[in-house]
Amino acid sequence: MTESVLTAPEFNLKLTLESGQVFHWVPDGNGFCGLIGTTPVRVEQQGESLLVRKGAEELVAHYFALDHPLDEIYETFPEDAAMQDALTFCRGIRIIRQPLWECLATFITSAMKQVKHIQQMSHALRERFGEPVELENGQTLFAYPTPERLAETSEKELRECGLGFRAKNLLGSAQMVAAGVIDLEAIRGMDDAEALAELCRLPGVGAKIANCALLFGYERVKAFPIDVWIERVLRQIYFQKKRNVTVKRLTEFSASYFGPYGGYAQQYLFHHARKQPRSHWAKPKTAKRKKP
DNA sequence: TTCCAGGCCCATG
DNA sequence: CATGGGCATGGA
Repeated sequence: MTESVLTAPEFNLKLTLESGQVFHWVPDGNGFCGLIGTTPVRVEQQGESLLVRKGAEELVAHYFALDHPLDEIYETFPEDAAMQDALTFCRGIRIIRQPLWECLATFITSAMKQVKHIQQMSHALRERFGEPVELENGQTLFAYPTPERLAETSEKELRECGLGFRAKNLLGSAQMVAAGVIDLEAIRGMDDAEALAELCRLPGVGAKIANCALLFGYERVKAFPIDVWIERVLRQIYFQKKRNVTVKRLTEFSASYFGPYGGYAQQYLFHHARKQPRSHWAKPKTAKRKKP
C-alpha cells in the first residue's frame, strides 16, 4: 500500500491519457486507474511527480515513455504557426508504449468511430472476454482479451460489444495472430516499410491503423497515421485549397516535413485539432449527399 | 432528424 | 492509379 514517487518532468498524464492513443484508463479521484498489460495500476500526477504503487515504478516509467527526450523532440518540430499552436496546446503529451496486440486490436475497432465509442468497445470487450484483475483498493479491472481468446469467439458475440462491421475484422485478425500466421513480435525486427506491409495483411488493417500500431505499439516515433482529422489539418493548413492533392501526396509530404519525430507532431496536431470548436473548421466542400 | 466519427475494401473508369 | 459506395453504431 506504500506509494512511491517518480520524477516525471515535461509530462502531462491527463492529456496523454485523453489524447486518443489509449482507451481504457478511467479517472479515479485526482488520478487514473488502468492496466499496463495485465498489471493493474493507479497513477496520480502532482506537479512533476507521479505517484504509483511501490514496485510499479519501472513498469510505469516504461509505459509512459518517461525516457523520451521531449525537449529535443520539440526542437525538431517545424516552426510554422499551426505546429507551434499545437505544441502549446499539447505540451507534455507522450507517445506511450502499449502492448502490441491490445494496441493493434483496439485500433482495428476504431475505424469510423469517435474516441468515446472506442473506449466503450474496449471496455465491453475487456469485461466480456478479458481476465479480471484486482486493484489494491478492491476494484476489478479487466485485461484486454488475448488473440487466442478472441479467436474462439464469434462475429455475433463481438457485434454484441457494439463493434458493428468491425467484428469480422477483429475476429479474423485475432485468428491470424493466434494461429501464428502473423507474428507481432517478429515485426519489431522489420524496417518501417516491411512492418507496415506485414500489418496490412490483417483484415481491417490499412495504412492508417497499421501506422497507429507502429506509433503507439512499436515505438516508431516517425510513423504518421493520417485519419480524417489529420487529413483536414494537412489540407487546410499545408495545402491551402489546392485541388488534386491525393492521400499519397499527403503521406509523402508528412514523411519529410515533420521530421524524425513525425509521430509526435502528428499526435499533437491531431489532439489540438480535435479539441477545436467545430465552427473552427470550414464546411466540407464536397457535401456528401446521401442516397435517393 | 441528420451528420459524423483516429477506415477498409472492392468495384469501376 | 484514382474515385465512389457500402459498411454498423451511437453521440452531438
